[in-house]
Amino acid sequence: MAERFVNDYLLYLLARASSEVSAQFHQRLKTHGLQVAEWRVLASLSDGDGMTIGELAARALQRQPTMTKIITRMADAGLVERRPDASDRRKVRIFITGDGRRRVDDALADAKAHEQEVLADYSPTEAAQMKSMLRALVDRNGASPRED
Amino acid sequence: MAERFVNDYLLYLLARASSEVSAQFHQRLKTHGLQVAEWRVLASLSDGDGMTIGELAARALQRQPTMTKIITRMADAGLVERRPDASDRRKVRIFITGDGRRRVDDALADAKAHEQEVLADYSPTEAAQMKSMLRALVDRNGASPRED
DNA sequence: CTATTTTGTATGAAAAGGAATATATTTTTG
DNA sequence: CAAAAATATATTCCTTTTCATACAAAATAG
Repeated sequence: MAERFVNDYLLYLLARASSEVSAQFHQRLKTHGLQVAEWRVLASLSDGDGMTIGELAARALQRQPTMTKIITRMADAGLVERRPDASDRRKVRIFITGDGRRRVDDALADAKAHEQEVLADYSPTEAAQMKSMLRALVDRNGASPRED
Repeated sequence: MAERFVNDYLLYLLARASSEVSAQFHQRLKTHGLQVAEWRVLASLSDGDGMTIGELAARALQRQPTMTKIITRMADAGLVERRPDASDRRKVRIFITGDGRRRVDDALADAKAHEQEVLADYSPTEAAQMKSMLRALVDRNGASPRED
């Protein structure tokens, strides 16, 4: 097989690295009884409860209508709670329920452990370099409101 | 907003970097009249015509049934062609049509230009480092047959 | 060889995602 | 302030993906 273009193409390498590494963790998520979308929302909320739908969508790399639907499912499952914003009645703020919190805590610990495993192959310096490179890519390439 | 866990979490940084940078290019793809899935298949095939469905699925980071359907659509659109493998009649090999080739060539040029733009912020050394880091991640984290 | 297992692709029903747009509320403008 | 524009979320309709599984062909084991 040729592999001339694709295997040296930055966008492919990024997509593939993300995909491979994430796939490993998503296997583990099943153990915690969480779907990928649920995990992403709960992990985001664990950084700051009470985000709006729009903030969550941006954080979880989803479009707003998609997030509305994810939240509806998660609210039905009792993982999160919708609460109207007091000062702006257009906004809906999302909070983790006790049940959601219990479900995500183990997953968070597992996520940290998994990250350690992935980074175990690298020196702390290399790991820090890798992360700052990725952050630079993100910063330089726009806080695009999910054009894709 | 807290952003304590997520913004330092490797898997998130990878997903976000990939998502942001890809989103830029996917905007350009529209100009070429190609959907993202079509682009990925055609770009893969441009590296080696005649891959099987399974190889294409792995290459394009998709599941096999998804790829079967993508190929069906693309064959209907006249972009690719299914041909049975001579020596193994389970296999189906996929080839670009003249039409598909014409459609992907400009997109390939554009992809290379876009990559240059993204990498313009980096020295050649840094760019090479970034790519080899990503390749290392891919290599060490499994040729998992799309568990996810 | 034949039976069993494995591999490669396809299919069908259900779930999820996407684009466009509706609705409600707030902000801005003149 | 009233009208217009902007913002936040929800909804509708349609396409795509996923999961499970079927089906066919090849490889392997007795």
